[in-house]
Amino acid sequence: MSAQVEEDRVKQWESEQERLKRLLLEEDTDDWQRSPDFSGLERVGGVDLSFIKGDDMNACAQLVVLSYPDLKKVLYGDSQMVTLTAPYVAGFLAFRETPFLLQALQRLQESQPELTPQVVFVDGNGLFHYREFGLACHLGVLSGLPCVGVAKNLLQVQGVHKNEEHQSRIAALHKGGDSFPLTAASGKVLGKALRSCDKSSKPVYVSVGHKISLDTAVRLTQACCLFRVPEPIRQAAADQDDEQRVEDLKKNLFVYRIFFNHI
DNA sequence: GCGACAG
DNA sequence: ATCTTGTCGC
Repeated sequence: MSAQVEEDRVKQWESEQERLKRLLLEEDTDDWQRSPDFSGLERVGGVDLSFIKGDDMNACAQLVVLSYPDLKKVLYGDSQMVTLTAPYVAGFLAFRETPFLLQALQRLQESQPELTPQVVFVDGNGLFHYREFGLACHLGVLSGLPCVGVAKNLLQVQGVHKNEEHQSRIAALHKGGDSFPLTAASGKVLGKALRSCDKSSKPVYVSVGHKISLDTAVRLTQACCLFRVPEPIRQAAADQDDEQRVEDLKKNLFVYRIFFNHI
């Protein structure tokens, strides 16, 4: 594909982001979001695409809805192999992934609308983005659902750098829930670096996707973290066979012990 | 040439 | 995104 065609496509993507950005809501829109303990919140969703080694075309799109606040019951799960058409271009991740995440949400709407999540965690940035319209915003606006963006790596945009200053602020995050703002050159706070649990010193980067405020997004993210990555995303990112794999390991250990006992 | 580049 | 092994700690 020619450089000119790719350039034109990026231009079109930029204007599409600009168009959708006008529909973005950066504030809390639901009652449960204002509650100190999120009372009224019962279903939290997570979406993710996972790939296998040498193949960047085929992926597994997953949507998981967990019970809140326990995060223990999988109320809904959807897993679908998909073939991606758009390439990965930094700043335009949404054009590669959103169609398949939306399809998963649509399948849920058609089959079990009562299980629709009240908020969706997205792996990737929301407002913390080159043009303040990352994947979590894109999916939020197109689905109409509140979304929270959670990135595992810092995107260096709008004057935010991972320099000495940044590293020292990370070192100052001592316990789960500690955070510091990611402030753009313009002065706008685009997101927050959050130590999501006590046991992980590496923060996650939280930003507004849609229909939620940054403070609520950060507070909710911490409430949904059993480990570094929010549980809904962690489970949407997990192989379907993971549980089976754990069972196999236990079985092998059992066989192993019997073997030695008999010798 | 070097560094950046969510997933 | 995914890769691969060990290694450290509870």
